[in-house]
Amino acid sequence: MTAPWHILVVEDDPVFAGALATALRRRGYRVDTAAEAKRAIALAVAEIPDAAVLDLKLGENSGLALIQPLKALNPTMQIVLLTGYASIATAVEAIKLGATHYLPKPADTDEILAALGRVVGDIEVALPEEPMSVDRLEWEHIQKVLTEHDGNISATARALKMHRRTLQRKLMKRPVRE
Amino acid sequence: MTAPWHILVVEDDPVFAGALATALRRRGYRVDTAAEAKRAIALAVAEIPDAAVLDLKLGENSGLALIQPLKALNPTMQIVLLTGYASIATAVEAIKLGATHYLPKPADTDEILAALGRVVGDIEVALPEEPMSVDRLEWEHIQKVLTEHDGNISATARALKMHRRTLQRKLMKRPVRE
DNA sequence: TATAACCTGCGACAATTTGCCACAGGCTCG
DNA sequence: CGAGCCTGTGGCAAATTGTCGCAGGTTATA
Repeated sequence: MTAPWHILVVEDDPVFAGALATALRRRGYRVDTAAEAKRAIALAVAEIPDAAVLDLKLGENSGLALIQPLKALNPTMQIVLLTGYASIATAVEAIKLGATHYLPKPADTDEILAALGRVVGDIEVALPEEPMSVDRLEWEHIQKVLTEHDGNISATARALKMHRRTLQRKLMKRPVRE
Repeated sequence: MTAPWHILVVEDDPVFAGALATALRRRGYRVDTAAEAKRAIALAVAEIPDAAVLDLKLGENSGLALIQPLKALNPTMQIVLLTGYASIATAVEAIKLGATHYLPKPADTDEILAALGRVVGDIEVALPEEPMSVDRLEWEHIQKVLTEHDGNISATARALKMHRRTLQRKLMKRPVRE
């Protein structure tokens, strides 16, 4: 790792994109963000990145479609797919298309970096990161789905295939400190 | 396919193995079955197969360990992993090791055959429009951490701040289907 | 404006799932 | 061999869930 890595983040949720970009910059990476495919390609052509973090669900289209164009620009580019709508089918497809790794959200910044760095086997990234506890993971996921449903508890419980009563009880409890 | 393909089925459930073998033979393939890794390799060396169907969970060891030896015998061998304990983490691993495809059980014979013949990008993968249920998310997370710890249950339980006994019980259960 | 269709909070109780302790056996390292 | 770790299991008490039911609030609409 001579110069600081240049990482391209393609993600259509501006809040998450911003948070991720900030977290990455704080760690010394140069980061560009794009909210959709066309702009992502334009940025990548302008300055070819060393790595990319792609959201699977970019509005209409799929982040999968970006893998090959990006790989064509730089065959050693490390690409991680990140998504709140993970599935085995898309994971298989992503890896076959050349992605380095595939992570279901929520994933924290260090996990993402570890995924990018793992195959390169570089010295930079500290692998031994503590994973989120299941409680914390559950809490984050519930919060995300809850906001997607505008705070509607019944709808959220249905989407999560969880009993409304149980969801209510979980929400009443502490936001899980660690 | 000109000559009838020779398919190796490695599966430790004799009932399922028998059913799959019969179904494949009925379709004109030549099939060998093995219940465990050692025998699978012996059969493969005796007559190098064109394709293999591996169970991910072969008693003690993992079907993942068979991928590379088989590929070494015949680099064009098509390998499909099949498992009742599917997770994104192991799917990613399998594909990286060279598997052609990865299917959660139950998968019917035609699906398996389709997977063996499949080429990258030849079918559209549907993007899931529902987020994962909390149970499913938990399963995926556990599997991810477990593979990061090379299958060490005690270490995984510690990392997850979860009781080892509890983790064991969760692992024995089936992953959540949706 | 009455009505149906949802949502929410909450009590109660049974069914499950955890947290914990303990023990036995397997494996590896020095 | 002994120390240290890992794993599978049994048994219980404690905690969490799954279910029902009910009262009261909102919202869309005929």
